[in-house]
Amino acid sequence: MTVDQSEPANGRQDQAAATRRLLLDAAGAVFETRGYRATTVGAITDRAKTAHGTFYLYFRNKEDVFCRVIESVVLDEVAVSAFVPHDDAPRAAMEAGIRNFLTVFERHGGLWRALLEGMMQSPRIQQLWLDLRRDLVLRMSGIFEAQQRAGSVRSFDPTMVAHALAAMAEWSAFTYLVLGEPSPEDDRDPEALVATLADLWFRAVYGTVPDDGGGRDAGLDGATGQRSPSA
Amino acid sequence: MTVDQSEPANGRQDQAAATRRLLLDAAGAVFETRGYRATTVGAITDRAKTAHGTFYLYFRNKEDVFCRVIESVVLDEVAVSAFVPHDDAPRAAMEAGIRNFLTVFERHGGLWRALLEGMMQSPRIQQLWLDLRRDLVLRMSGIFEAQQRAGSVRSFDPTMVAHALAAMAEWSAFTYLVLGEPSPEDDRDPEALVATLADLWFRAVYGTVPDDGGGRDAGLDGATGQRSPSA
Amino acid sequence: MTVDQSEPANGRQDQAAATRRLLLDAAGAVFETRGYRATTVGAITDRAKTAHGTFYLYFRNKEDVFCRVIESVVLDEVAVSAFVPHDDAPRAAMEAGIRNFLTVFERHGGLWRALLEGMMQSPRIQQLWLDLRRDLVLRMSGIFEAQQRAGSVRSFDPTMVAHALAAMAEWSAFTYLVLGEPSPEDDRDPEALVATLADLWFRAVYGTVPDDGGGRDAGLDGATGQRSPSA
Amino acid sequence: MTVDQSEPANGRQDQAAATRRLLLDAAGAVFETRGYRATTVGAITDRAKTAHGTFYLYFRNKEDVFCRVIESVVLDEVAVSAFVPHDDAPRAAMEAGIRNFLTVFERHGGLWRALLEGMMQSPRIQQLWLDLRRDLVLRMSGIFEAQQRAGSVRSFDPTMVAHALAAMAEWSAFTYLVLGEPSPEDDRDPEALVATLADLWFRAVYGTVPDDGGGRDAGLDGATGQRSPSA
DNA sequence: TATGAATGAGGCTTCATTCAT
DNA sequence: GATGAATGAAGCCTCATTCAT
Repeated sequence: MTVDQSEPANGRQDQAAATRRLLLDAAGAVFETRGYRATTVGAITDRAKTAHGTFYLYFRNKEDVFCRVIESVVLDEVAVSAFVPHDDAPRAAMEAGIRNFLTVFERHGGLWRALLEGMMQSPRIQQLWLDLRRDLVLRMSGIFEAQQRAGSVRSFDPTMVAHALAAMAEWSAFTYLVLGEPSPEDDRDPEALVATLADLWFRAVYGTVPDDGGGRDAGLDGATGQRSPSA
Repeated sequence: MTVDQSEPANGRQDQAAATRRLLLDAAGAVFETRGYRATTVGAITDRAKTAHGTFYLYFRNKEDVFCRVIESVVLDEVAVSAFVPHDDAPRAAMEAGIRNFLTVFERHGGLWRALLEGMMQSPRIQQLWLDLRRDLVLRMSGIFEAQQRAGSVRSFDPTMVAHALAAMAEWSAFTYLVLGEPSPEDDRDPEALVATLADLWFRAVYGTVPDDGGGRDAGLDGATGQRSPSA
Repeated sequence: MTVDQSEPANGRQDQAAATRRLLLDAAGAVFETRGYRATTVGAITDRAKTAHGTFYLYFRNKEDVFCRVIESVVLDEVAVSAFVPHDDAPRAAMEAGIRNFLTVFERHGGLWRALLEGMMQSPRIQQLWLDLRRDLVLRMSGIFEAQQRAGSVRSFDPTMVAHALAAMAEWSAFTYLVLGEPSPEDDRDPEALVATLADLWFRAVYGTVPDDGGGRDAGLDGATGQRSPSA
Repeated sequence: MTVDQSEPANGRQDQAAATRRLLLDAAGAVFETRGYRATTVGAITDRAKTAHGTFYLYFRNKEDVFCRVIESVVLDEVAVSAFVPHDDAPRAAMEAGIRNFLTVFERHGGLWRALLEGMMQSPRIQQLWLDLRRDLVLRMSGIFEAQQRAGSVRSFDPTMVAHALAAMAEWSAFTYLVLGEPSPEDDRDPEALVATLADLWFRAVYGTVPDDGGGRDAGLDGATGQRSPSA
């Protein structure tokens, strides 16, 4: 954020960058507690202790700051969490990745909530979110494809499965950590969620299924992709 | 006073019910296309071709109609889809259930979108949604528990797994069918999603996993949550 | 109220009179608790358990019922309190009159409050109040004039004094009994007000004043009004 | 940030104060002619020739401006009238005080009317009025007490008498000057009211009463306090 | 750069009143 | 007589955005 202003930063520019940062942080805090729609430009400038008009020097409007806030958070967090090394213990790697993901989620609960809200109101925010999400899904499906080529996992549609598993992580994290479902507040344990998700992910990718009553097991793998009409 | 009421009443009551329905339908349509926040009472009454004030004869405010719209949709749909018989082919039952769920989702895409948005803005709507969702999760975890008692499935925390699997279905349906991820619009096939979800659900419940690099398979069940002491 | 319908009252008319009475009583109760402006026709019909439209069968609008309510109360109360016999003990008579007045005030505190409010909003209500008040003042000034002719009281402008004494009674009763000034709620005693008012009235009419520093005592009577120059 | 503030400020502050004053004056004028309830924020901004929203920059709502208008009037007037010196001619002092009071009343007739109306609709306005009034009453009763200690006036309950005399002045002024009772418009003379009120006040405080037909004269003084039940 | 006063569109809600049954 | 659904005018308040200093 606010990098690349590589000129021999004179006072003016520093000042500007500082003000911008001030507003960005204030906006983050306000969005976190009030959500998207209930946040007003006035609340942001109040918190930043700048004049109302100053806001429009740095951002086009609320939608704009919001995108910047999200981008900033994502960059910061990704810088920290990166992607876990997945040496030769896939299960442990999965668990670590999920744990990272949930930690970030917990840290910014109100912000994700605001993101969910904002994407329903602004195409640009929706796009931003879709782009972020696609990153995640592509990374996952890339890994699956590589493993399939290496023969280390069963056959399935890597994109759809990545999509579904990502959805499971996102949404169960959101409902569990932000909305507090399904168990009551005090009896909640993020680690239990990590374990459950890791287990399900692992089963999805590496598991085998018994020949079952549906008698469809044979067709299962093929069934996961719409491109195998025989399914 | 207030006697003799018995004959003239009925035309009136019908009329009132019809007006209410008119507004409800109009509201449904407007929410569907505009989302929650962008919907105004004026837009609803315009569409219903009633006076603005008429709205307040039947609903307290926007939040109120919205809840009624959702309830009405859920009732209608549940009446239709009920719950699928799960005779002796669990896999087929799962698939049918998921297909039903997705069909409803597709039919009311904009409404779910509005629901997502509304729950971020109104505690009452959030509660409504949580209640609806809890129903689903409880039904699932109830089935799991029954099967575990019958010994037909492996040991796991039924609540957490139900929570996670429901999240997977909801959110991948939402992103896929409403937001159009991950594949481009025209190359999208709900059946592929049904198949993938059914597969992953089935694996989650009935699947076995190979002894893997993580070496944690033995501890898996216990790891899924402190709330399944038997595990 | 609702008298003089001397026809052999058939069911219809009784019915109508009863409904009217119902609405009138309901209106009285609602005005009493909510004041003038905050009272709505809907609240009145709710309380009377009649249809909203029925109201307009008997009254033109809110202003109209309000006037009827006030008239009805005044008639009832006057019927009860009449005017006290003022035989040969003027001081006792005054006290009794004042006590009656305050009693009525206390009984209908909210209604007087509403009357005050209503007269600021509706010329017709203002007129009603002025008419009621003029009655009182005229009665008082009539008595004063008679006494002056009989030589039993000092000389003063009977109209102005009656006006001022009436104002004192009205307004100190209102502030004391309805608004609760000047003493705190629990330490309030209507009898103390009665005594004070009676004392001041008596002094106003019968009292003599010492020759004072202002040296204006001799001119006092003349000073009280240009209309009684000889007085 | 927010440094350097010191020079550009002043023109702005002046401007703001001017706008506020503009609105305050406009509000005063509108309340004066329309009363409390019939005044709308729109009417005020129309008169002030500002945008509707500008109003809310300076006042919270109608109730708020109204209180400011009243406070402003009271401050202005009090600055002018102060309290009359009451050297050694108590009667003249009383008259001067009353004359001042009535003059203010006349100048702002519509505003007092609005105040009366507003206090029935808003607890805050009622409180404002009670506070203003209590000031007056306390000042009066303070004077009475001092005089009683000095032995220059008879014995009576200073609070109750001050309360009653204030009520007489307020309410007869209101009915006479604002509502135009009891005499017709053209035949009205504030000086007559001043003289009558001064006379009655003087008699109330300094007057003696003859032993009268009620035979209660002996108990009179004690009678003015509610704590002497024998009265 | 920064300020903050001013703007005005836009949404919400209430209620008196009418009128067909 | 009684009903109660429908109407729509009227007021309130918020806030994003502009602009002169």
